[in-house]
Amino acid sequence: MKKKSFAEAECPIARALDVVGDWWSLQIVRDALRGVRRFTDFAQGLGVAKNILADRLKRLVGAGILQVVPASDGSAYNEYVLTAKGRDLWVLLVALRQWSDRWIPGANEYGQVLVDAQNGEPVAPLELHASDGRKLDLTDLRLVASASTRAKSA
Amino acid sequence: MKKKSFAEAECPIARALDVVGDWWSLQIVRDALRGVRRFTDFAQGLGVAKNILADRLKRLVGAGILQVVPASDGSAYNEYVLTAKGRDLWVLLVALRQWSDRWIPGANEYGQVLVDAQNGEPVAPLELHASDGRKLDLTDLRLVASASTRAKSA
DNA sequence: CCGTATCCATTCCGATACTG
DNA sequence: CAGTATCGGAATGGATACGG
Repeated sequence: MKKKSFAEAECPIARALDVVGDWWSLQIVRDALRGVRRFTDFAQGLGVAKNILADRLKRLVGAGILQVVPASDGSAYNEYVLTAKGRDLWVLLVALRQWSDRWIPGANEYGQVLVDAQNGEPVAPLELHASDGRKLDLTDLRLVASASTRAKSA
Repeated sequence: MKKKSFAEAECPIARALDVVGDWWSLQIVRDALRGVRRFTDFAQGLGVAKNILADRLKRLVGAGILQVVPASDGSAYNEYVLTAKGRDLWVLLVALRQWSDRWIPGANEYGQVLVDAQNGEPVAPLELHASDGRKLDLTDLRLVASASTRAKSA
């Protein structure tokens, strides 16, 4: 049977996973955020087979996360740069990195740390705040139908 | 050839993806955060085949994200509850949801919204702050070798 | 109700070869 | 360098059947 697609799923998390919920896509975005633009540079940095990389690049372009632009150095090939939608995934990658650093022992052998470019100090953990600025925890959250939905059903 | 594992990868993002970088794992965690504990409830909520659900549950238990506990109702079966490591993935799921709501049109047809339980107001976007409290953007970030690594190489 | 086991189709992935 | 094409093995996923 064919693999189920979450593109029609009702849950926004499932929809997002349909686009970036595989082993390679987020790593490609991670490298793109570091400035990688060329096919071969992605391939070498990731250690991924070229056919798979080609497939994922097409998929990410189709999802509006990457954009194909003419080569900056005048060569005849493509470069892949993040769109605003793609760049906005940086929050997700920071969340992944912070979770990994906290919970996967030895995951950060090379000791890479995200720092504030202004003063070189490590960044704080991601925080979720309420509309009034209070810091929220998991236990403070609830998932409800939005105003528009409630209005529609009323 | 066998599928490559990122368990030995040097990048913490790759390490994390090795655990939760597939189509189902984060959805299982999402449902677990909502209180789902039983095999059949996961299966129905996700629409996933039972064999792969069993596989993913084992994998998540092995990764220390879920924990098997005796059934709370006295029946002879297992329940799957999140560990602290698993609960801590809530930040990642919030990041996914917010990105999806922002960038995937129509992803939230049912209009579910994360709200502050205290006042019912929608939560603010996740924020990353510097050690001095300044709010940071993607352009403010740099990735450097940590202090311990620098000390070691000195 | 809770899984495990099996069958089968599809997909994924890596290696390699090939084109321009 | 930048891909495309193809092949084979492994993993994924769905359906169903089976046992506790």
